[in-house]
Parts: sequence; C-alpha cells; structure tokens
Amino acid sequence: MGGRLTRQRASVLRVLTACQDFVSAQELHVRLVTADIPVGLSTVYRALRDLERAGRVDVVRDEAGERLYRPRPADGHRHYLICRRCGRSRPLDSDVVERWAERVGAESGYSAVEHTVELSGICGRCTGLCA
Amino acid sequence: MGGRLTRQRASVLRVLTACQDFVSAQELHVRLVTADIPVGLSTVYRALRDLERAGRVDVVRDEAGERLYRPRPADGHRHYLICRRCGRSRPLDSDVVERWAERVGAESGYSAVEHTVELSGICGRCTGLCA
DNA sequence: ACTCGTAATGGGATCCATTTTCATATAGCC
DNA sequence: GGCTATATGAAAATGGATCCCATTACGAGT
Ligand SMILES: [Mn+2]
Ligand SMILES: [Mn+2]
Ligand SMILES: [Zn+2]
Ligand SMILES: [Zn+2]
Repeated sequence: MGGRLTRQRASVLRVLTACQDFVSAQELHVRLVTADIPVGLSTVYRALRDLERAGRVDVVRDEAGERLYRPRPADGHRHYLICRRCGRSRPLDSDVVERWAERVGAESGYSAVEHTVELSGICGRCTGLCA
Repeated sequence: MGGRLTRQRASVLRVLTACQDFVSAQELHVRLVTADIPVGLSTVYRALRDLERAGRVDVVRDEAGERLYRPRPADGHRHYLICRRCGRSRPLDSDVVERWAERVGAESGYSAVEHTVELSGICGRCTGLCA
C-alpha cells in the first residue's frame, strides 16, 4: 500500500501531525524548510496525495480553492468547523448528517454516493481580537 | 443592486438558466459563442461573480476544484446531489442538515457560521452506460 | 555489507482556471 | 444628442497543482 519509507515522506507526515490543524501544501513546505528539513515542493504534494489516497488525512478547500490537509483521527472519517480567520478547526459530531446523507443517497437512485460537509465561522479568539 | 443591464449580462443569465444544471464558466462561454452570442470570457467570469454575490446562483466545486454554477431556485438556498460522470444534479430536501448545522454552530462558540454540503454519485443513466 | 532494479526525489517547465490590466465601447441619465 | 461612469474583451499575469526527467537512494536479495 504505502511505497518506500523515505526521509521526506516521514518528515511530511510528522510535521503535518504536529500542526493539529488544516495546512496547505505550500505552508507545510515552508514549515519543513524552516525547520531545516529540506524537502522539495513536488515531494510534499506527492506525499499529501498519497496520504489522501490512503485515507490518512482529511482535505478541505478554503474559499480561494486551495486544498488544506489535516491528519485524520484514528476513528475514521470526520467533518470540521473551521475558523475563516485563523484556521483553527474542531471535529464535529456528525452522526445526524451521516445518516441523512446515507438515506438521501439511497433514495436517489444514484450509486457510489459521497458527501462533503464543512462548517466555517469565526472562532471565539478571533471574535475577541479586532472586530 | 446589479449594475448596468448589458446585452452580455442578460445573455449569460439567460443561457445559464437554460442549462438547468451546473456548468463551469468556460463551458458557459463555449455555449454562448456557439449560439452566436459573442461574449468575452472575462465578462462571463465577471457576470457569474456578480450573480453569486447577488445570491442568484449556487456554486459548487468539482473534484478538480473548478467552480460550477447553477441558477438558484426562487425559494432560496439549496443543496444538490450531482452526478460525477455527467453533471446532472437534483436539489435535495436538506432541512435535517440545516437544523444540524444551526445547532452545531450555535453550540460551538463560533460566530457567522456558514456551511457547505454537497452529495455526488453516479446517476442512473450513467450507471446504465458502460460500467 | 554489497549490488542492483526500481521507486522516489526535486527543480524547473507546464498546465489551466481565474484575475487583472487597460484601451475602447456603451448604458443610461441630463 | 452629448457625457461620463461603468462595462467589455483581448492579452498578460497569477498561482496552485501537476508533469518531466536526470539523479538519488530505499530495500530486497544475495
Ligand atoms: Mn461524513
Ligand atoms: Mn444549507
Ligand atoms: Zn479564529
Ligand atoms: Zn450521470
């Protein structure tokens, strides 16, 4: 399933995990380079693509359409509420939506139904700062 | 609210409405040109941006991140189930999710909470064709 | 530990949707 | 009809993501 274990891939996963929030590939690349862990940008993109395929990360898009990654909790698939100002995210209890999506999908006659659910807002800390 | 009523803007909205499904800006531009309605691509993008700001269209992103537009039904905000193969979409009854999103948002301490909900699958017609 | 085949790397080129620029056209008010 | 702020559109710029390909290095086999 996973390919060879290279220094680069290990570093990408380690630094991503240390983030605890959604980060873009570019941002992650900067963090790696800043931490004196030289990894090419292409390699970061490839590592993230592979992690995504392996179901190890959750992916969302910000308003500009940029892809943001976050390590997926061990207990599987999650949805998040993300601060549009600072990016802080928290996983949600989404049982209700999961059941709704399943039911609607089944009733529709469509097959292989997938869903995207994202909430965004301004977190308490950001509401405090400025206005 | 809208600015001047130009031939181009009128055409964009008319052809978009005739589509009855999600279309990309580029696709819409091709349809316009094909129908002998010359409109610049930039103008299509600008018209769609304005329609979006005015709440006249719903916007989703396909898997490639491309933005797709569909005229919004008169009764407001909707969510859709879209065929990943051919693009056919149907509006969903999303009361359950609306209430869930509202509750979760309120409990979170975040303000100005917004949500994105999209279902995608393979429609009956596409399942029939090939495999 | 050494070799070797093959997958992985990375810097630059390339892709492509979307935005910006700016000279020109025109809607809409007098 | 004239005026002017606004809209247009062709071309250039932007920027995230992917591709290319010569080079590197993982790791299985010995
Ligand atoms: Mn889910
Ligand atoms: Mn909704
Ligand atoms: Zn915040
Ligand atoms: Zn279909």
